[in-house]
Formats: sequence, C-alpha cells, structure tokens
Amino acid sequence: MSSPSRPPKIHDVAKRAGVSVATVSRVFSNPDIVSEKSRKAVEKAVVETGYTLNVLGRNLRQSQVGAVLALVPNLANPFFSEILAGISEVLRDAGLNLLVLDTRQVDRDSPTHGLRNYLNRSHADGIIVLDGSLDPELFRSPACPPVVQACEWSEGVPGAKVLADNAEGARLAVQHLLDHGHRRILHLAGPRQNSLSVSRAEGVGAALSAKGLAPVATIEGAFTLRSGREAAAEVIEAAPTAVFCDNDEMAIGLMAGLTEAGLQVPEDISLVGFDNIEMAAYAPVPLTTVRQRRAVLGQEAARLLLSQRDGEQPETRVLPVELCLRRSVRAI
Amino acid sequence: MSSPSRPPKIHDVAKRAGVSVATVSRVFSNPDIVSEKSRKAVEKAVVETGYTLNVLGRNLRQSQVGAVLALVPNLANPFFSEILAGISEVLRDAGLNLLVLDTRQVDRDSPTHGLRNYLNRSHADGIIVLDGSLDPELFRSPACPPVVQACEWSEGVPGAKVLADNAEGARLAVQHLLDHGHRRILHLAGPRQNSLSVSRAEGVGAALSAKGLAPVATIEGAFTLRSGREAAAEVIEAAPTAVFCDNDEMAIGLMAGLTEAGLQVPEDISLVGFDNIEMAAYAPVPLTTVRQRRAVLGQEAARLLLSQRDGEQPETRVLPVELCLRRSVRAI
DNA sequence: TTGTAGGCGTTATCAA
DNA sequence: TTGATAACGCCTACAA
Repeated sequence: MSSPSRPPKIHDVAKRAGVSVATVSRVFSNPDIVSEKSRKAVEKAVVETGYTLNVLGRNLRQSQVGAVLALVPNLANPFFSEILAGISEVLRDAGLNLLVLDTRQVDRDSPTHGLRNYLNRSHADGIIVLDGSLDPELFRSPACPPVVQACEWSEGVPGAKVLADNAEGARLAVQHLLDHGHRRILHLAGPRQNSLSVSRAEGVGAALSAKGLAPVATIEGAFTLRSGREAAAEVIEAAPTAVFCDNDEMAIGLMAGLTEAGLQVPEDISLVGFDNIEMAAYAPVPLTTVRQRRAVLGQEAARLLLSQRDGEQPETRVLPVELCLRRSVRAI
Repeated sequence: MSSPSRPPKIHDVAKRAGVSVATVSRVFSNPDIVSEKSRKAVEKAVVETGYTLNVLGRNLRQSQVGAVLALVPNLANPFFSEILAGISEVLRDAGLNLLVLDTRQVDRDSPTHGLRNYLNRSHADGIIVLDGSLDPELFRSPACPPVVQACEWSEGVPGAKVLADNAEGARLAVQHLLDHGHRRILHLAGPRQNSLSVSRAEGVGAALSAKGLAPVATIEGAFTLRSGREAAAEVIEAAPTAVFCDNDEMAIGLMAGLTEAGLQVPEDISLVGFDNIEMAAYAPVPLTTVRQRRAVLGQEAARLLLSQRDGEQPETRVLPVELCLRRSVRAI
C-alpha cells in the first residue's frame, strides 16, 4: 500500500511473498494449481505492494490484444449504439474489450494511416464490421484477425455474418399494406448500393409481384430524418396510398414532411417503417414498423466472432424480424 | 509478399534489407534520420516480406497502450453516441484508439473483475468518464491514468471537466416560459442525485425565484421516453401551464402522455426540453429546447485529456448552450 | 507444487 | 548515420 515512485512488478510481489515470479503469475492466471499457503502469501503481498498486473506484458507474451474492434459507419448514429451495447456485453463476459472506429473518420486507403493498419492481429483479436461499404480486400490479408460482418455486409469478406431477415421484414411490411387494400405502394429506400436497401427491395418486390404489382416509385433516401422529410414532395407527386420506408427515421421524417404539406397519416397516406427504434412509438402518429432486435444482433456477432476464434467454421445467421402494429396504416 | 506461416518480424526485414533492426525501427518511427538509401532498402524489404509493425511489442517497450477508455453509463443510449463520435475524432488525429466500456455492464466493485481493473495505466493511456455515479476513489489510485470527466461528473474525481452550462440552459428555458406569461411551471427532472439534474434544478430555481416563484412541483424521471410518458398523470394533477423537462426524451414522452390524456401541446400545456436531439424537430409538436453541442463536448474532453497527458494543468471548461425555439411553447 | 530461465517484438541507449 | 544490445513485464516449458 506504500506509494513507490515506480509501479511494482511481478518480481517485487514475488520477493515480498517469498515465492518465485512463476508462482505469482499462476495466482493470477490459474489460482487452483497453487497451494493455499503460497496463494495467501501472494495475495497479501499484492495488497501490500499495490501490485496490478501489467496487461501489456501479458499481451505481448501471449500475442493477444485483449480487444475486439468494431468498425462503425457513423458512430454518432444511434442506430448502431444498441448493436454496440450487445457486442460489448458478450465481449465483456469473455474478458475482451471493445474498440470502436468510425470508418468515416479514417482514411480509407492511406497506406500509412489508413484503415489497413488497424486490420492487424497486433491491433485487435477480432473485427466486427458494421459497414458494408468497405473494400473486401482489406480483410483478406493474412495479417487480418477473424472477421464477422453484422447488419450490413459486402460480398467477398471472409468470415461469419449476422443479418436481420431484411427481405422477409420488407415482405411482411408490404404484405401488411396489401392486406389493408393498398395497391399504390411507394418504396422510400436507403442508398442504392447499400446491402440493406438491396435486400429490402427484394422483399418489396416479392410481395408486390405476387399480386402482379410493382412500386409506384422507388425513392432513394439516406436513412436520415432529413432525407425522409425531403422526400415528401416527390412522394406526394407519385400519389401512393401507402409508403414503405427502409427505416424508421426516414418514415418519421416523411411523416413530418407530409404533415407540413397538409396530408394526414394514415388518412391520406399509410406509412410503415423498419427497425422499431424506440422513438417509433412516440412519433406524431405511432409508427407501424418491422422490429429487428439490434442488441441481439450485436450479441450474436460477438458470439460468432468468439467461436470463429476458437476454430469453428464461420456461419451466416439470419435473425427473425416481426411486424409491430401501431397506427400509421389504415385500411382502404 | 510471400505467405510465411509465421508473420515476419522486424528482424526478418532487417536481414532482407541488409541493415540492422534499429534502422528498420527508425524507418517506422522517425524516417528522417535515416539515409535515403537505407530507407529505400527497408521499404522494399517491408513490401517483399509483408511486414507490419507489431503494436504489442512497441506498446510494451514504450509503456503505453495507444488507447483511451470511455466510461459510458449506457452504451445503448443514443445521447452518448454523439459524444463518443467527438471523442473518437480527436483521439484519432492524435493516433489513439477509443475503448468503450458500459459501466452498467461491469461489476462496480468486484476486486478481481470490477471496474478497478480497467483503471490502470496498462489498460488505457487515459480515461474519459461520462458517468457521474462512479466512486471517485476508483480514480485516485496512483495506477490510474489521467482522467477527464465530461457531461456528468462527481466531486472528488481528479482531473479536468467539460460540462455544458446546465444551470444557464435551464435558466434560459424557464425564463423563456416566464417571458411568455407562464407562472405555474413544473420541473420534470432527472434522477435526484444526478449531477445534471442538480445543476438544472439550480437554473430553474434561479429563474423562478427572481420572480418570487417556485416550481408547482418537481417530478423525478429517468431521462427516458417512457418515464416522460409515465409522468403525464402526475403532471396533469399538478395543473401547470408549462413544464421544463431535463431532457428531450422525457419531453417527447410527456408529450405523448399528455396527448393520450386529451391535452394539447402547447394549447393546454407548454413544453421545453433540453439537449436538442435530432428528433426534437420531428416530435408531434416540434420541441422548443436547449441545445448543447454533444460532439463538441466530446472533442473538448479528448483535447483536455491530451493536454493533461502532456503535463498541463487540469481545467474545467463550461460550454455555452442556447435556446432553440420551435412550437411547443405558447404565450398565455 | 514450485523455481529457473528464455523469449514474446520492439525501441532506446550508447558507441562506433 | 548506423549497429549491437539491453531492457519493457510477463508467461510457460522444463526441471526439480
């Protein structure tokens, strides 16, 4: 408990406890194999010296970082925070830390400071990619630790994937609209090349084409409140009776835009979203939407990463989604 | 570029380039002091071997982790994600990584697995605390790296602080209500012991007492949408003409609760929030609120941490706030 | 059950 | 400008 100028090392503890450094080390990593007597002595010495394990030394020796890196397209976007919370939870139980990197904030391809330098076994023991717009080549280097893609994805990245059942969710949503008599259905989609947009467009197409229909229009948004609001004019022009939005934020933004233009939801236009963010229930008109469990998605991603690290085969897991009925859809 | 079973080390590069390991090291850390000839040779060898610097070795040698730890009360809460984005940005420019830890997810005081084990120079080069409910003693250990508190805080924690001007924000909000003729003002506050709640209550008190008034009631919420909605009954009972809410989520929740009870905002009750989350502008009634710049707060926190690391004195920085006028307040 | 000793990969010191 | 070498702090055969 004294306050030495230099932090105590394992050696100091050993000397004080009258045992070898190996014994001290064992008390930390595998207490059961050391005699009660030695263990007590070590524990006492640890308290007396104020020793704390130096993780840097251990990590170097064991060639492990003790942390997993999450690659997030936009750290400020609340959509990802719940996923991160799920990831964090599982990692913690496994004794691993969570590093996060905002892929917008990092040079994508600078050879010296770019993303590439993070994809290295000495930087992280594993990587969870939440950004589907990265160059798959980055992850194919032999120096790259195990990778799991979650939520968004891109082809060519090795490793496991966890996805919500995006196509099925979109299909459910549109089917719901069809069941309520809607025929003029508009799709307010995410960015064209985004993997989520692609899957959800599939689901939309599947539901509609079963009835011999197609969207009256597909508008490309940016998954943001603002882009939803800005789409209002174009939506009104296309005169749908219902709109399926690729996420809740665009739906709520569109709701605001429609209201400003004097249209009522759901009387004039029905709306369905995707995600079931908490705010969906508090929107001006509580939003009917597709729930995907973001925390579970994060947990699954972390679990898959751990099992991959333990040598198991990468697999793709598709998480079920379900429709959340509220008040933004009416029958016609 | 060959694919050796074991990753190349600095030694391999040195041999291949016909120089010493020291020279290779210098090419990475301080290229200018090595001759062009040697540098070229090393760079060539690096490419040929596919060498990447092993950060673990460097970190041990330099007794640094290359990362800063952010302690967040609830990683799933979108409020913090923007702060984290600000932190991340500044850290990145300084070549540091961001580790995040959800303080809810970690045993607060388990001696072997608890929070204490993270507050260690071998775990992180610095710590940014966004949780005001932690035991200050944790941060007083000599093994603890530099600390900065941001947003929430508690007394007794050493190091710098960055805060929004909470009292002034609350004062502005209540003054705004007073200016619109309101006299029966209710305060929907955060948890009683929370530092934000305390400061904001001060501001509320200051504005009201200047007019010889006091809140018609103070209700304790939990900063959540749900707690706002649940407060509706109690609010209605107290019959205020206006409510100041300690954050936007509670305000929007309350708005929903009031609407369900058949009251109109702002006709029957005016509402002011705090934070200016993006959703505030898209609430059923666009919410008048106090803006605090969360990204800036995060940036400042990171900057203060860096300057503290460089030996400068810890300081407290109070960031200005401003009123954001929308439609949830009307004159009476 | 315990101790000894070598090595994890890098950087910094010092001398050349 | 360069090279040899000793740390950095810990873990883990291997031997006792």
